[in-house]
Amino acid sequence: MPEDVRLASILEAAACCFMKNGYHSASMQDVADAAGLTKGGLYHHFPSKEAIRDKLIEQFLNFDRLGLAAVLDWDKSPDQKLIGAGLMLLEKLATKQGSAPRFIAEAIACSAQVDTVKDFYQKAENLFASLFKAGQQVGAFKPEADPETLASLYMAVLDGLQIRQDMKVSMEGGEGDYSLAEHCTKEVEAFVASFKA
Amino acid sequence: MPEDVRLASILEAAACCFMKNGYHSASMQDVADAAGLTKGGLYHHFPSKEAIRDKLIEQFLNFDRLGLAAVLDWDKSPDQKLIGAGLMLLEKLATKQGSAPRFIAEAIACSAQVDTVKDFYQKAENLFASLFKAGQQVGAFKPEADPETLASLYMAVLDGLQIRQDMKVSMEGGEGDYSLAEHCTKEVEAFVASFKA
DNA sequence: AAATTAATACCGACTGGATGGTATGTATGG
DNA sequence: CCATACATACCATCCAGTCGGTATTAATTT
Repeated sequence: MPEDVRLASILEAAACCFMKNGYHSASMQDVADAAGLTKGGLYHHFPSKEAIRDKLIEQFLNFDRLGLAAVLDWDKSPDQKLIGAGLMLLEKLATKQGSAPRFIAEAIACSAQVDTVKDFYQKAENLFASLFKAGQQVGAFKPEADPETLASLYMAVLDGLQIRQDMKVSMEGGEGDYSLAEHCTKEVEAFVASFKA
Repeated sequence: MPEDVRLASILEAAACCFMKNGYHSASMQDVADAAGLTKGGLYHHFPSKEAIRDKLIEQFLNFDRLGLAAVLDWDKSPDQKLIGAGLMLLEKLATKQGSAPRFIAEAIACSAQVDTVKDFYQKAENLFASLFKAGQQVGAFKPEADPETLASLYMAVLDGLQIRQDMKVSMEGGEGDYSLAEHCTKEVEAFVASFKA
């Protein structure tokens, strides 16, 4: 198997393990099993468990990979951009195994990749703030609310929706495949719609 | 030290340890140290680590203790009740050590106290839905939005705000005491205000 | 009231198993 | 032939939980 494919498959396996019950409760053996290697083989590709986690975060919170960089160029109204970007984030940051915010929160509690995380949230909030502002300028949104506050709130909404879906799945026991975005469309649309003028 | 005081101090210490870096990364030794006992002494009061966690969740997600049962009797308008109840939850469910949603999410991923958690969220959502509906009926809120969706959304907002504050504190390194409710007042108020007619 | 027993609360040493990580061997493809 | 990509076996450490013992307090007996 080519190196890059191996790396990708290990990262995917690790993501699956870490997201399931948390970073600390997943062992390197678990990751190795999931990736179809032995533990020794795993250590040929990554020097430590932390290294895998860090790489995973870096890959997860990539503004471009998530498609957020392109949102401003979409041929849509600001409110549609907001909804679309939000749903896109939900689609890509939450899986059947668990949600990114939970994993990120656990990870940065032991000080990994703090700058990556900060950077990502900063960029995302800036994007949302600019969209809210644009919406206000064309008169589609109420002018009285502060765009920065709305952006911060929207990020909280997205994180919250992921976490809550996460918990629901944990409790129900995974009922196969599902799409978080599909599940939360109503909520996201209601949120954005509430600011319309 | 009397039994009940001991129990409370152990639970407080455990909460502190579990919330800091997660349930799985906190050892019984950590908890014992924080509580001022040895590990052996700790096991005199609780049969297992899981038992401590379960008790903690039960205590955390107590609808009455959180003051939510009384919200309906407050002498305020529905939107003020919503804001007040939300801030109250933030005040009591997030500490300098970490946030409840993260702890809960991690805990139920290994199937503890599922019913307690389900029950709590169900009750809270019902409360919020009834407040949104009441607000609509007196004409204070826009009539077109679905109260259940708004309630679900509001819960997501509150969870999201806690998690995000949690992450911020992890990243900044705790800058002493602070109040989550104070920090998030703007966001909560903006959220509720957005539904006003 | 003194002596004895019983129970509680706790300590500290220990165990068995798991875990992150390493060292060494081996096969395979270029 | 040799570097890469694994596997196997192993190590040191940590951790949840156990156990025997002790100090202290309460209850019971004498």
